[in-house]
Amino acid sequence: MKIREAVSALAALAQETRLSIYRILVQAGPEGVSAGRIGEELEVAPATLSFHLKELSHAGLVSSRQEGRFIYYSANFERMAAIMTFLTHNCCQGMPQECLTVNDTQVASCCVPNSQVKPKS
Amino acid sequence: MKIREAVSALAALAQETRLSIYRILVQAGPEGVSAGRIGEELEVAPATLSFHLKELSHAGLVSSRQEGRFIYYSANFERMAAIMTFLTHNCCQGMPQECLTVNDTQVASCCVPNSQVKPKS
DNA sequence: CCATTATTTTAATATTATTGGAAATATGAA
DNA sequence: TTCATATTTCCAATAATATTAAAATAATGG
Repeated sequence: MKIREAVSALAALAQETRLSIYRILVQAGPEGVSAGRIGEELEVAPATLSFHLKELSHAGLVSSRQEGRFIYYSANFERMAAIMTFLTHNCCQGMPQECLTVNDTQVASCCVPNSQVKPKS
Repeated sequence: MKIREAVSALAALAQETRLSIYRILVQAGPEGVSAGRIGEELEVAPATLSFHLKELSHAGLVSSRQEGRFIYYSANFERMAAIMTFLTHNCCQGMPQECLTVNDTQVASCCVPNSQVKPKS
């Protein structure tokens, strides 16, 4: 992932309405939610919603598919993972124990590739 | 984490110079890097750098400590983890297998609490 | 105290983002 | 075809953000 793409994705999420849309889609999973339903849930004007959905789409964070008169939007999970990987790239010069000293639960995912995260005993 | 905090943190990262600063700090680890050194590395004017460091600070993403005439900035790893947790909150209605079907490596951290991520066999 | 270095604050300007009304497009139903 | 519904595009007003020069603050050494 290039830095421009990361900036664009982060900018897309850095707005309250869009972040709310995105979280609805993350929670909904791959099936997605129709634009209208999102609008109802968040009480935003259609034009505003459309603007924000386009921003999220353009940033690669969501995909859409048409079904009858409805357009269903869904979160792009691969991209979310790519952003997280980008943010934590080469964290602590590759010495995860350095950040693990700060917080030994959540921060594991910051430095350790998932496949190396040990289950808590 | 409240949505306002998340928006503020994401907005702080959604700018090329600030994202570059942040990544330098993530890679440097807890010891941090002095403002001047960051400025050299990225070739940004002191006032610009200071403005961006303040934004990152204000968003809780970095901390600073004075050492002689230098101010060392470092990434706040706990906050990074909190943002990731916030973004993936209740992903796929708590049924991670739904997103795992999309990508079974990176996406694990999207849905599964770290303590439940299984090492790749 | 004075000079030097490191960083921040201020102030002005330029650029970019957000909003919602109204009109346009697209799909499906009668 | 005509109507109703779903969503997007266009537009204009307003708001927020980024940049830098110049001045201000802060710490150290001579």
